[in-house]
Amino acid sequence: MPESPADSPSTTEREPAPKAGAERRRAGRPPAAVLDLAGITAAALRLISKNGYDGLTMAALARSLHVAPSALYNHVESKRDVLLLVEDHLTALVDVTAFAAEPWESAVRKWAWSYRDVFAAHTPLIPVIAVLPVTDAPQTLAMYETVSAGFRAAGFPEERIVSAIVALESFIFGSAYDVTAPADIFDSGTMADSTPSFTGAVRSLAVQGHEKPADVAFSLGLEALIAGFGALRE
Amino acid sequence: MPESPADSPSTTEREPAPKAGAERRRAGRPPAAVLDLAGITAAALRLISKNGYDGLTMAALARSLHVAPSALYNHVESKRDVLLLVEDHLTALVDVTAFAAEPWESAVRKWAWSYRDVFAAHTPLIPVIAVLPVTDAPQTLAMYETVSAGFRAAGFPEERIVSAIVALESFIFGSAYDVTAPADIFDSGTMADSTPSFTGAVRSLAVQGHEKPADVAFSLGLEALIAGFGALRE
DNA sequence: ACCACTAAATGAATGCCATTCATTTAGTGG
DNA sequence: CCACTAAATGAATGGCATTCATTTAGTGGT
Repeated sequence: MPESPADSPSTTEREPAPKAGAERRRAGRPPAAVLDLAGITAAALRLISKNGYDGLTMAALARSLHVAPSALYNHVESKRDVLLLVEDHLTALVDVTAFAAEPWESAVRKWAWSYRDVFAAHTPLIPVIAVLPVTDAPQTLAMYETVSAGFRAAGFPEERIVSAIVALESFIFGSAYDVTAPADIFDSGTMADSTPSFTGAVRSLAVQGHEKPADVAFSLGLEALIAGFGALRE
Repeated sequence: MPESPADSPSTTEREPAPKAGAERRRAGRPPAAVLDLAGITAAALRLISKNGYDGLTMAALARSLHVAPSALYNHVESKRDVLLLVEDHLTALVDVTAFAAEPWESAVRKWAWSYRDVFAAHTPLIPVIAVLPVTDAPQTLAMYETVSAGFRAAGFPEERIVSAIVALESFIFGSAYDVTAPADIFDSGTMADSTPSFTGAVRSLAVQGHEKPADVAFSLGLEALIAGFGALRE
């Protein structure tokens, strides 16, 4: 079908012109679907990285996808679903490769640091993840499979594998919050006189130096957990 | 201006009667203050324990205090302030008494379990606490003082005290979420075939028994941390 | 070739939320 | 006595997630 030679001007308004910015879509199902889960996920991540989690609203998400807010609900059931999409996407970024190639200690160390770093920038997801049935998050389940296989291969008794992973994860989630804490979080202000022990400890910490306090604490706790758990291997 | 001797019945509605429930307060400052911080805190806790954190809205809080929502803002600057009041109140419930009477290991153990138990029922506070400058929370600061004094007395090197406490706290906060997780959180559903290692580990955990999984994981991690940190003492 | 069905968009509500502001009344310090 | 401040009401405000009726387009069956 080559070309209709002479569309009367009055009927040519079908595509007023694919102008630069603002093409208005009229109501009704569009010829090709505008939205899909991957696109929604990507747009949510873009919004989060630009404006933080406060900026992630259904209205803003819709706007960034050039769509009415209600259109999103053809693809997700709720905002929580959007957070789940983001969560599962991020979990796939956690580095589990060391479990295939390195001794257990260093594999756990790499995994834990990577896990913490990924979610330190996404702490609002933590309350969602922490109570999330793994069924709902395939990438998350995949991560657990790799990690638990690593524990098993390292000689971990089977009945302790899940508990050890849960304990590590708890520590990791808690530590992710620390990363975002303000630098002066331990400034005791006018109460300093009545809290000599704590104030002294904070001061001596500050003296030490360049490493970020959150990193020092994370390293300290992680090494204790690795050492303690390593002793369980048979 | 004593009294207009004959109020026409239509104007006599000033005090319809101090009936049982619903006395309407007219606008303007009341003879005695209705609100104070302690009352707001207590009402917030009552609301939370009855309807959960979803039920804690400024409107509901005001209603439970027989006050207009805007009245709250004469005493707090924002809803976050209310959460801070609750947080500080709860922290005072954490048991730190063992630091005065018991060896370091068992004192830390008691403190950690108590801390976790208190906040397991209040996980929505965790994102608030985790980044909260201690200046804003006197009870919280008091807890830190007791704990750090206990560490110091046990021979902990001063520069490590804060890091060790932070690491323990991170683990405690993360573990508080676990307590609230649904029992079937690790059910891998239809993906079970593709995750043999993890599925097996979950099953063998279930076999074991009566203790709550969250408690087993918490105990495992806590003992590893205590053992690891205990070795730092001089 | 039609027709029922379903999918995917719009646009207009709904109800809830935290917060603000003008106003009213009551104590308080000079 | 008077100016000021504290503490309440009540009426907005703007933002939020979500729902629903409506419109349009593709699809599978006969």
